[in-house]
Amino acid sequence: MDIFESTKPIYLQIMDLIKKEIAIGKLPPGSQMASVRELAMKYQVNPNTVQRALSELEREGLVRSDRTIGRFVSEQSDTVVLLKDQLLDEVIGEFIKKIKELSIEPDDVCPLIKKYLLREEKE
Amino acid sequence: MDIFESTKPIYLQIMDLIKKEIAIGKLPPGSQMASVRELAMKYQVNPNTVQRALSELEREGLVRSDRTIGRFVSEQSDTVVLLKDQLLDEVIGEFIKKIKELSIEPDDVCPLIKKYLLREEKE
DNA sequence: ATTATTGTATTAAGTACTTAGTACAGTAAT
DNA sequence: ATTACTGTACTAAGTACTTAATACAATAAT
Repeated sequence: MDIFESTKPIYLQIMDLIKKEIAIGKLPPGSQMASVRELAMKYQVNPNTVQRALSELEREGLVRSDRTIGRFVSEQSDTVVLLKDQLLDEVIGEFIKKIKELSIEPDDVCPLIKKYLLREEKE
Repeated sequence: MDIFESTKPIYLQIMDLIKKEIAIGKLPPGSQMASVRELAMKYQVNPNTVQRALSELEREGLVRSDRTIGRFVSEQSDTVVLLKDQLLDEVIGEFIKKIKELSIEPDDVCPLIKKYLLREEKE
């Protein structure tokens, strides 16, 4: 399914993917997730790697597991509700940080983005 | 000096740091760089790790080395001239990609950035 | 000549991540 | 009862990255 970047541990990349699906509502609160083995097939990785990603997400309170039934997105955790805002904040924060490192004023960045999007449209 | 993220190989992070310094003119074309051992001290890593980063940068044509004199930023390579634009393009491209993954319209992103910057000012 | 510094090369060890393979207890469906 | 599915646990092996510890030839300064 997905091809992962080699510079970042796969289990972290799987965590990111699942977080996004929860954040945008593709995996609604309380819904059942695919099993460890199904996800391993989907992502073309070892089940242990998926298990590692899901354990971490569980530790963060985003998912829970009924040992023999399956695994579910957390029902009403504040973490889930605020997840999209958190992720968006992280993305913008890292972006601004990188922009500053290129000695570009953050206030100048919107025109640059617009230029990028225009160029992207033409292709 | 710097603390590196544990999720990405240090030699790649060092490459990024040096690229930025070249891009913003802190390391001008033709200028001599700090030695492998000095950089290892500065970054608090093993000289081998610095050597690895510099070898890669050399492979990309950004730096060159006179074996017993030292290492220098490439003089007039087109790569150096275009570096800042390339890095900026990468940063914006990755940002837009992540924004889309959060199911946010790229056209809606500038107001979000402005909101972020206003919030940042107050702290 | 001696000394210090340069980039580079090598070997050995340790750590983190990933995979492969196997196993077990509990649940659901038949 | 049997079968198939859950999450979980464990060991062994391979790979990539990092560190440590040397070593060498060539240059510059003394």
